[in-house]
Amino acid sequence: MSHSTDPHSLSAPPTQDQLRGRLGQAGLRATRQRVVILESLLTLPGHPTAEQVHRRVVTQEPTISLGTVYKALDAFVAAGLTRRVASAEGASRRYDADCSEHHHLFCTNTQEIMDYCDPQLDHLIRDFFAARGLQNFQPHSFSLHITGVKRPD
Amino acid sequence: MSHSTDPHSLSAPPTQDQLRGRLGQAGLRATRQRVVILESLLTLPGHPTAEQVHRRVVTQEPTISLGTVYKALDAFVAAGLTRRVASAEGASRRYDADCSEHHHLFCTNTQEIMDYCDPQLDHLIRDFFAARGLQNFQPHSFSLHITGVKRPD
DNA sequence: CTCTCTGCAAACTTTTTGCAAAAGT
DNA sequence: ACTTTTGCAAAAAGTTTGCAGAGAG
Repeated sequence: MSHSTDPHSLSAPPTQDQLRGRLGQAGLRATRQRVVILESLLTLPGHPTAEQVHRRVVTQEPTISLGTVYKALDAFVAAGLTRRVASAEGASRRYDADCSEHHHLFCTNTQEIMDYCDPQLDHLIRDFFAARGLQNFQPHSFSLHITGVKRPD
Repeated sequence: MSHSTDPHSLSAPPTQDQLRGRLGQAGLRATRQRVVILESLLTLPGHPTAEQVHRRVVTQEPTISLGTVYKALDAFVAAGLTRRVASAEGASRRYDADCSEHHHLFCTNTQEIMDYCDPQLDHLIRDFFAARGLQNFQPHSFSLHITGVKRPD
C-alpha cells in the first residue's frame, strides 16, 4: 500500500516488558494471560474476534479460557488500550489493538479487514467538515470503510 | 443537516403496491409478512435490528415470528434490497433499506445511527482515491463512519 | 496481605436451521 | 399445481455473569 502504514507490520514484535509496561500504564495487572492476549492482538493480522484470539492464545497458555479472553478484551477496551471495530458482515465482535485514528479496507473476497492509515486523507476529511459543518451534529472522529477486492501483489 | 438527505424522511410512505413491486423486481414473493417487514425497514428511524423490526411488525401481523423476520431480512440482503450495516458497538446486526451509497453519523450519547448522504463528499473521496490509488486493493465503495454527538436543534 | 484476575460452568442473547403446513404465482 | 415462504421449536453461536481459588502488586 503505497502511502499507508500498517501498525501490525511496522515494528519489531513487542517484548514482554513492553507489553507489561503498556498494561501497567493502563492500570491493569500484567498477568501472563493478559500479556499473551495483548501480544496476539498486536500481531494477529486484521481485527480478530475473541474466538480467534483465544485459539491463538491457547497454544501458548493452554489453560486459558474463552471467558478470560472476553474479560481481558473488555478490560483493554475500558482502559483505552484496544478498541472494538464494528464487524463488517455482522459476525462476531472484532478488536483492534490500535487506538489511533485509521480506516479500514474490507475485502469482499477474503472477508479480511485491513487497517489503512493515511494522514492526508484524514486531513482532507477534516477540512471538508470544517468548511461545511453539519447542522445538528458535532463530529468528533472519522473512519472510512472502503469495500473492494484485494489485488494479487 | 444542511447538505444531506435522509432517505427515511424524504418521500411519502410507500404504498402497498410500491412495496410489492420492489419485492417482485427483486425476485421475491410478496407475502404479507415481507411487505410489512420492508415497510418497517423503510419507515423505522435509523438502522433497526431484527428484534426491533419484529417488535414493530407484530403490531400489524401478530403471528409473525422472529425467525421469519430473520429469513426475510436475509432474503432482502441477498436480493440487494437491503444491506447490513456494521453495528456500532458490537450489538446486534442492523439493517438498512437504503442501498445507495451513503455515510453514517453515530451519536455516542444516544447510540443512534443516522444516514448521511452527500454527493460532494462522495466525489471528494472518489477523486482522492482515483488520484492516489492503493497498491494492492481495488476499492469499490466507500462509507464514512462519523462519530460525534447530536446537537440539540 | 489485599484485591484483582482467572477458570469454570451456567445463564443469556442473538442467529440459524429443519420441517410440516400455509400461501403466493 | 408447483414452489417458495411461514411458524414453530430446537440447536447453534456468541457473550455475559457469579463465584471460589490463584496470582499480582
